[in-house]
Amino acid sequence: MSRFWKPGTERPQLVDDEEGGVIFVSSTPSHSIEKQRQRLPVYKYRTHILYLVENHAATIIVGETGSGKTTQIPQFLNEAGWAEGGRVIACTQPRRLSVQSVAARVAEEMGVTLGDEVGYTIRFEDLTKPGVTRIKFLTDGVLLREMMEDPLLTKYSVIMVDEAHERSLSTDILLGLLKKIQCRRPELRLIISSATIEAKSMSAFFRPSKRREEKGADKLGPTKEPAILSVEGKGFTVQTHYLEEPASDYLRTAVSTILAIHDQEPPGDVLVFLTGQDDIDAAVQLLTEDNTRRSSGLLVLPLYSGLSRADQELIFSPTPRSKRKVIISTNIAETSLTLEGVVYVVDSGFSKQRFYNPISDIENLVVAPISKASARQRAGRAGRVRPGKCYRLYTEEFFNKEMSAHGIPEMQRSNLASSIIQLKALGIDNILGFDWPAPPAPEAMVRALEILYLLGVIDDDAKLTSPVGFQVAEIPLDATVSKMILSGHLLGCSEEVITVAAILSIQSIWVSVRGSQKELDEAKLRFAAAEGDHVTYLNVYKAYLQSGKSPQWCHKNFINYQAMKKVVETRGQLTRIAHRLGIALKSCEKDTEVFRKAVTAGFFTNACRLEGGVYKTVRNSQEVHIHPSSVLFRVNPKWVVYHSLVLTDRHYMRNVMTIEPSWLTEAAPNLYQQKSSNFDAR
DNA sequence: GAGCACTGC
Repeated sequence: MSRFWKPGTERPQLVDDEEGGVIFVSSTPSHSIEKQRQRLPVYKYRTHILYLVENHAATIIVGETGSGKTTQIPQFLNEAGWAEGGRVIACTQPRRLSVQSVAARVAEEMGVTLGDEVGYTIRFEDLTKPGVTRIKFLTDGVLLREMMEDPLLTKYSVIMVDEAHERSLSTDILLGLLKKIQCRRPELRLIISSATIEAKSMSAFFRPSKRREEKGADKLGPTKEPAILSVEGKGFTVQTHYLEEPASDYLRTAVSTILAIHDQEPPGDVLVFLTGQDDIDAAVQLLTEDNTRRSSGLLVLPLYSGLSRADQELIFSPTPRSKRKVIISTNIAETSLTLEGVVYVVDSGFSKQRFYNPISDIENLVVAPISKASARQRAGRAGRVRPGKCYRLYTEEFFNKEMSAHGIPEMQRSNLASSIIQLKALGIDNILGFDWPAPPAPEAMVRALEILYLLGVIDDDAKLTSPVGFQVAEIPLDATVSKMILSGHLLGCSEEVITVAAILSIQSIWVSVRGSQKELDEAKLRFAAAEGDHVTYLNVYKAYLQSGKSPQWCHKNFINYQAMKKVVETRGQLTRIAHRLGIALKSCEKDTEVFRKAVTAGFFTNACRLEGGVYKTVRNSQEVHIHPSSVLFRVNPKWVVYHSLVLTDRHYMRNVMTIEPSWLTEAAPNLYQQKSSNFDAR
């Protein structure tokens, strides 16, 4: 393995003595970078980490922000020889942006060109050189995809799963699979980087069962017992303040807290966590309308994903002298964005969270208390530049009693269809017996299997069907959308379904402008089709191409240019995947009926009928409404299918299309022809 | 009459 010591022979101290000569074997970086590296808290654990990785199959590293674990540990491993002999050190991240920035940073520290010894892979972008790349950063989703080609991930010697405490869908699947791989590849080392609160459960997960431990008590390999190592962070202390009494109106409390900070505290920016766009806009308005002396000198900026790129970038502009920046944000600032200069955090204690109800098969978004882990994460945002303060708009009792230690893993609040397909494509058919880091509810598994069966993705034995099931597994989209693409191919409109699949995979192609709602609606009418939103999207895409993909044209028509660029990119990827599956692009031209039949073949479970002025889902008579953003809003055709349902105060169908009821029986005869009989064949 | 956040060869 390593060139420096073997388990049981040399002690870590000896390695310590040797390491001076091996740092940066591949380059001669500047002195200052090396000095900076040495100042990171993780640096003094270098020997210890290398020793643990050498001797343990899995090492859990608890590292707080600023410990340097993400950038340094892969370098330590590289210096210690884990990338010798063409092997690669992998480090996964939940987000593309972190993959790119961390890879760039590490390449800089090593003094190499990004894409050579240090590379990265994210969707649409592979900056690695086989045989040259030693350290590879990638999203956990990409690593999962790589497993479809190489189930044992043989080219990697060490896989570091970073930010595992976030418990994203793909992180959890990855952890389950990595544990399985280690049974076949005892030489593979895992490093799981996690926040304190999750370390114990991670360790328990990677601890082998008693039976297996006795059987596999091989003296040669590393011990199966996971190691845990804590590395302190570099953040400054944050003083926490709680309310003495619960707030009756948290929005007004937030506003008065901001004004009090501005009034009484030394300079420093303020970051405020609220739940959503509505509350944020309201708070911004309250502050900007407050024309008293108290609010003068405040620069109030909203931050949420629905904002245009330009508006989001305002956040990063330097604060003018004599001004205090107040950023009022959703959860986006909790993990995805780092804001420098923040000294004060105001935390509402709530966020919007997605939950999935497997009984109704509906995902909804509800305002719920955040976890203690999230509250700490939010508070930590105040201590990045100097000691800060966090004002929690709830009582200490609420923190102790109402907030759970950590959030519910995404796996336990999601529709499982995509995860199940991924596992089945890797040959794991016993879904109920899979070693999940957080087992989903049996109802959710059963519901997902039922939907996959109806789509024809799995058969009576719950195995992937051929070719449909295997093809669906190849396409990085929801099974419903993938099925739509395959049906589109059979019906002669692959071009159209791929375009619409790309558009549906992004949040919205329209610019979000609250003030000029009327103009947006008028712009929409220029493309609106009587058949509904899907056909409208085809019109928009065609017109966008005719404009020569012009940003000015987008601006004039209230279309989000950045979104359209993503659509073109996604469409390109889907076209390449389709090509590999033997699907050539073919257009149905003006025949929207075959296109709508193809959509129906993927979305028949989302069929609705107008009954006495309201829509009811065909499957379970759930009352639903057409979302006001749909071109079919107030048009109310008799039969529709929808792409997704959002639950706020009502169930709203987003992206709605008219259908003929006979198409449903064509698409899913076993579901719709004998509705009265028992279709739940699973 | 209305939109938490991520992600995918």
